[in-house]
Amino acid sequence: MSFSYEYARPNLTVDVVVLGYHEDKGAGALSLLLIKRGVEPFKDRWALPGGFVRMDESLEESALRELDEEAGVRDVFLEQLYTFGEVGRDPRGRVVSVAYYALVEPTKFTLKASTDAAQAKWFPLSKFPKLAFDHAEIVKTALNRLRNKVRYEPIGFELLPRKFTLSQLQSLYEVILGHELDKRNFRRKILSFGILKELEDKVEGVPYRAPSLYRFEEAKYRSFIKSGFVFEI
Amino acid sequence: MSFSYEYARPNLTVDVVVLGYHEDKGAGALSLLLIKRGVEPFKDRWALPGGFVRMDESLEESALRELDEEAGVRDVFLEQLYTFGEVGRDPRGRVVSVAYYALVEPTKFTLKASTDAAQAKWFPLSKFPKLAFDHAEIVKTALNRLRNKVRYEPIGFELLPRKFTLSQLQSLYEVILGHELDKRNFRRKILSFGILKELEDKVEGVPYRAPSLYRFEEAKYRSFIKSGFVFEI
DNA sequence: CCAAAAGTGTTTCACTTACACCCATGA
DNA sequence: TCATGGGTGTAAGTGAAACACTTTTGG
Repeated sequence: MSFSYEYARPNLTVDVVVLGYHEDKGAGALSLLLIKRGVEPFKDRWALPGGFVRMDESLEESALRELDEEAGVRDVFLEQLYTFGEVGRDPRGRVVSVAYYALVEPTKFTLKASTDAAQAKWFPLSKFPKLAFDHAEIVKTALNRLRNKVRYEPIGFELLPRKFTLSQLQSLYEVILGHELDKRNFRRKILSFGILKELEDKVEGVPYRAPSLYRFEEAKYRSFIKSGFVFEI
Repeated sequence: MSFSYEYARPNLTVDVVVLGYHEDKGAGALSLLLIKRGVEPFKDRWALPGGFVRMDESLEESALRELDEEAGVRDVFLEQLYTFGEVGRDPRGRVVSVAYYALVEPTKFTLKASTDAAQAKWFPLSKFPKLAFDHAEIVKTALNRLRNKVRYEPIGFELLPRKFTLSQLQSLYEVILGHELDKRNFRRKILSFGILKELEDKVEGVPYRAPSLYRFEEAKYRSFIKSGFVFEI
């Protein structure tokens, strides 16, 4: 490596805001995956999964690796969020962090059992502990991004099981957007896009009319996009 | 500074996509501010203004400093864009770059005279030279951001003089969005927001009906936003 | 037969779109 | 008086929002 000047270099980390959707008997709430820190600074405080970027991996690879190592989470929707670089954000010295956010269907994983180094756990977004560093701000940024993006890109499906009912989908949107939606209007609109396939099987064992199950047809969505189609809730 | 492990650290730079709007006898076109590199690698190639992040400055401060030092550009709209961190993007070794984009009214500045180190120049976005590093990709990302953002935030005004005519504003939007707009509908809509103030003075010396000048009232915009108002073209 | 959520249409209202002519000015 | 862009209103169409009852199922 040859640089004309050798500058002192900030340290570079990635941090990932992992969001999930947990259904508590019909209600449903967003949740946040946190790691309990095993080392100083902020030892025993909860923090976002993340760590130092290695020389031989891209930023995204770094985020995926940390997710896997620290929480056992793999194969998820991941998108770069923002890079946090205020001078005093890490007590150890200058650390710049590239933040990502991930959307996860929580039942797809069993969180990594706690080791001496780390312990992973879901917290409801409405009530999670005080976080290390400036991680609370990063979470806030991720939520804003999610709330904006969910309206014009079909990323909500990342939070649901592959088969879902329209009511589940509507509840999810209501939780993310923070307000109620009209059932008939919601159904009409979401179905009008033609990107949901109604499946043969229905939900069984419920003490009311069995709802249909649907699947998001990503391939169809992509081809629609190419012909100028715009998804918008 | 004390880290449990001293990792090898990627180098960290900022790069800024500076966009301007030049009016060529009514037509109008977006332009891009580039710096001619004075050193290897890519010596004598055009590149985005930017440079290494120092230990005692935030990312945004770093971007502002580079803009001032390399081009003499100050007091402009600046927003973080994306962080580029592919392993092979810089031939010197591992360099991660936090990209920003700036919107500038070009007549506000006289570009820094060329020194032995650097030379700054505007290029039309429709035709600019081959760029160093992955800077062409960064420019593409910035343009996408601008095209999206201009529709729901009043950032277009950053590219115009403080006093402008509605026709100028419309042309600007047409250039950014890439398609023509209906004059009557555009005027009705933009005026309906109530964030433009019609000024007393008119354009003089034109061989046709003198157009009114307007000013963007940012304070009013901000207060509207607080009461739930949504800007959308 | 009761409780619970699924599923289904229509009307109203607001907003977007399309469209063409007269006006003011300087040369 | 001519050339040039400035400035203005209306009608038709489209999409969003509001709204309530019947259906199905398991217990």
